[in-house]
Amino acid sequence: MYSEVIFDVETKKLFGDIKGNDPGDLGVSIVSLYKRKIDEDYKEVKGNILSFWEKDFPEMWPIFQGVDRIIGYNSIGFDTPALKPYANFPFSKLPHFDIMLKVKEIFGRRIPMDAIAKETLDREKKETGLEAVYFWQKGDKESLERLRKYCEDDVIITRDIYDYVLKNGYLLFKDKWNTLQKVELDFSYPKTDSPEKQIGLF
DNA sequence: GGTGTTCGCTCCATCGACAG
DNA sequence: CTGTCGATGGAGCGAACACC
Repeated sequence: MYSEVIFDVETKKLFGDIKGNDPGDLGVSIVSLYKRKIDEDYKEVKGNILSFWEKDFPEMWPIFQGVDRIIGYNSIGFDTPALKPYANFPFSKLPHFDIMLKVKEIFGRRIPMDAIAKETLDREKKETGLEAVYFWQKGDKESLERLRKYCEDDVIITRDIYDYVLKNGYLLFKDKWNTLQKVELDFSYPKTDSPEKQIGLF
């Protein structure tokens, strides 16, 4: 049995609004996460989605602690440093699992999540991350509701991409020349109880 | 052997792309 | 709009060949 959290962060500002490069200076408006348990065959036993506004972050941290994997898209490069100023413990030291980095390791380039969602899940994003910031800045009830929905949708898409790799062992996307690419990936957990641990293939 | 032209390789700089 | 990196293209230098 493994416990996992799939998460996504939306920020209050854009890089153009701040000086420097630290995502921690953008501020976080909302965090959505999908907490679940899966069995040894990676079948989901149970799972539920939760969203946390800034004031609720103190209740959120315990959910991240003690899980086997914290899954995100570009989460090591963006979401985790964005949340860092809010955490009073070493959040970045938890077992983060960044799907974008795994794709980059094999394919050699950074691929937008939308490109993968489109070809792999046949699913399209209707809003962009920029709109998430505008929703926050607008601040009325309806905009905030759309912000939460957007963030949760992003988490679900991330989860579905992750599950697709677990099940099928590859991802599809179109590169910038519009050529369909297939990248083979292995997201399975290391078999700690296996007598012959795989060291590497030559 | 000396000189001139062309081809190729390497390195550096600029560009683009990801996240919001 | 930014930092980080991979990709891409241009420039410069060196080697090789050919012709006088």
